[in-house]
Amino acid sequence: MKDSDKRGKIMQTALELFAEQGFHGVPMTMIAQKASVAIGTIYLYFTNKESLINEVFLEMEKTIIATIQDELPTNRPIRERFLHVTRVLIKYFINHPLQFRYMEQYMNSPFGISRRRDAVVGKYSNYEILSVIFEEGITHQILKDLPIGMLYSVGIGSLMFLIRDHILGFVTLDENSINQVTEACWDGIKRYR
Amino acid sequence: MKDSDKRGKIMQTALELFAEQGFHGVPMTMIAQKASVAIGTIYLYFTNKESLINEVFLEMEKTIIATIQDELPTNRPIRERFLHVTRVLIKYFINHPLQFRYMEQYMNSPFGISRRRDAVVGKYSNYEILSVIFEEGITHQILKDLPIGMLYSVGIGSLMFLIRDHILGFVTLDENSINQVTEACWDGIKRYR
Amino acid sequence: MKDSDKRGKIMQTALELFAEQGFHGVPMTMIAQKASVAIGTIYLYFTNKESLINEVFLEMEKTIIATIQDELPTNRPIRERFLHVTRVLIKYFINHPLQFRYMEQYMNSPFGISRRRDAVVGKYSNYEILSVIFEEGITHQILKDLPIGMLYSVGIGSLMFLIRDHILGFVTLDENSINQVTEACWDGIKRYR
Amino acid sequence: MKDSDKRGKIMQTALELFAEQGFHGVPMTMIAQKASVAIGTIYLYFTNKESLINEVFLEMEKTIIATIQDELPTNRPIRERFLHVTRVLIKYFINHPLQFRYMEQYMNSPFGISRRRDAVVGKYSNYEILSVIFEEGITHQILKDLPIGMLYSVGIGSLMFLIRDHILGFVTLDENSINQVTEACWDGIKRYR
DNA sequence: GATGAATGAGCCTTCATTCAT
DNA sequence: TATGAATGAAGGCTCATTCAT
Repeated sequence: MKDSDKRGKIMQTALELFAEQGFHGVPMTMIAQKASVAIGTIYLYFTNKESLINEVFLEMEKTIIATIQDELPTNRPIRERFLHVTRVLIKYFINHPLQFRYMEQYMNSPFGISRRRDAVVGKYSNYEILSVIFEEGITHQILKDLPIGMLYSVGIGSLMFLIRDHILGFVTLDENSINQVTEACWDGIKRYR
Repeated sequence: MKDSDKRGKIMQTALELFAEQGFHGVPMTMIAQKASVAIGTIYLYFTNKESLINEVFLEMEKTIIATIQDELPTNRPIRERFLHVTRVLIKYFINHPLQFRYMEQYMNSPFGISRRRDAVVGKYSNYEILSVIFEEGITHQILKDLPIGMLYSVGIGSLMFLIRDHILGFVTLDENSINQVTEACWDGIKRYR
Repeated sequence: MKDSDKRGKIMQTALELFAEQGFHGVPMTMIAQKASVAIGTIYLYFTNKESLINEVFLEMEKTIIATIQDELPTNRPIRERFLHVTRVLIKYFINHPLQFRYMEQYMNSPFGISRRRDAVVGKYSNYEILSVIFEEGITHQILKDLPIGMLYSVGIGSLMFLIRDHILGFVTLDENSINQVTEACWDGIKRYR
Repeated sequence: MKDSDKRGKIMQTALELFAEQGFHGVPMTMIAQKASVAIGTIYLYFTNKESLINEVFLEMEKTIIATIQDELPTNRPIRERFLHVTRVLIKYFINHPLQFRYMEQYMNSPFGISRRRDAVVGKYSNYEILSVIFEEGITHQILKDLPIGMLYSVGIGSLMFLIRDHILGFVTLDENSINQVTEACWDGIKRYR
């Protein structure tokens, strides 16, 4: 009597197609077809294309945040926590390249930008997890005394860049290089002794 | 040699509109209109929309590379050269936010990705300039012994991220913070003593 | 005999929605929703949308005819009977504006036109009631010797027009003006002495 | 070098199809096809379907008003003027039944209703021509002292009704019956001696 | 070179109707 | 009887591109 999970099937298919071919490159009918569903069925679960795009993102984000927070060594030193978060993030995206492509696209679209604005102001996303670490780090004079946004860029921006290169095949990340590069990021944000 | 400047007008207009509204958000007719040119005229200078997008990018890239190389303190220490390049880059994009938006979009599109592939293999772009610095830095044991691609991410990826945030208004970069953040990037890539 | 009243609820809801938003402006699902009934249930009682539209009309018509015939002063002079019928009609529609809007729409649609054809030939509707009055009036040389259809237009067409204006708020009809205007119609159809 | 008059062809075709099959019964593609024009061409001249509908109406209205005003015996008695206007109107619509069907539909649609509202308040349409006659008639105590809107209904509403019946084949109007019925309308609005 | 009217494939979305439960 | 998830044909509209002038 299961939901027959048509909704889930649609979201999964949308994720894949959008990630591979871009939001504009995928007609709704293509999603329907690949999900083995009538076009009308999609509109049964989602108001319109935009809403489908948003819902796929939201679900994805939820999963990622959960992944990061899982096993987060909450009361270990700043450094360890930072390395944990960044390494988990890298591994997650390496294992879910479609999700990474999707997020990048989403963040670069009007949807994503307004979403982002909320994230900065409000309490969403993995942004917040790092904010806590960064603030604590600044307070304890472990990290450089820079605005959070800048630490965020140095600590995370480079990794996003790197993950993209990995997925596109420009570099290859393994356990070892992940460790090295996250350490490098740490070097970037940590205060000079 | 004048091309009567219609070509240039079209490219400039395309750059602005695409940067602001995305490749898919701008019909060719809109470009024609804003450039005060007939739609047919665009197709006189550019094979199709894709080619227009590419040519705008190519020209932009040329300008940026020229800007970076200009005054590049070629025979100064690695550190100085790195800081010079990154600072020039940041300032350039802060002063040309439309170009930055354009590039980001381009890099995230099918066009950009194949383009990127060329950059890594071949000898294009600002990538090359940094490659030289990085290779030299590794050889002289000044930089971490990581694949170029990784140094590139740590050194440049974070800045790209940061510039976006600046343009979107999430952080504000001034002379001082630019210096701080480029130093932080340097800390990320430099070898431990 | 109760039909559990779902059928009635559907018809009532359909009348309201169609009158307000037009046949094309109301999806079947909207009717189902507002009638608190499953969409499938509608198709249990009505073959399809068209049939629903027709049945609503038929029931409405029945009520109107009954209203007119009720208290019809059958053996009073032609004039009195005419004034009675027209006044009852006006008042009825003023009190049931949705029914009026529905009828107008219906009459203007393919359904209504074929329906109308029957009315002329056959023995339906309020058309018949007036026909009797008109024929008698002609025979007794009280009314102008015009085809029934023309008397009908002069006697009733104007009122329909007027009721619409009243409902749309372009004129306002009260007891007094109703009397005046029905008298005017009488003047239009009555023979010169 | 003529306009090639694609625009005119589209309007003419739209008029015919809409009149025969209703606004909702005619897809834009059908108009394009019958007008031997690409679908895109319609959107070159008209913003959307609604605007096409409105423009067809506006042009039609202009023609009708011109027809009525043409040869209007401006300084003849009220009665003559009224008879002139009504007769011209009847004849016009009998000769242009599609235009009549179109107007009826239009007037019964949301477009028409708001349009109508303007007509009552403002200075549009044939409504105004009759208003002048009516007002003068009231002032000179030739017509019944009723609100203009009511005289309008009695004088014109009945005719509209009648024309419809004629077009649908329920009655047949010829020179003679047109005269009779317009006289009957005059009887309806004129004051008792 | 320059123009812009014309084209039509293709996209998003709606909604009457069905049918398994 | 009653339900409502599922269907997919069909409609309005966009926009890259062409070509006669």
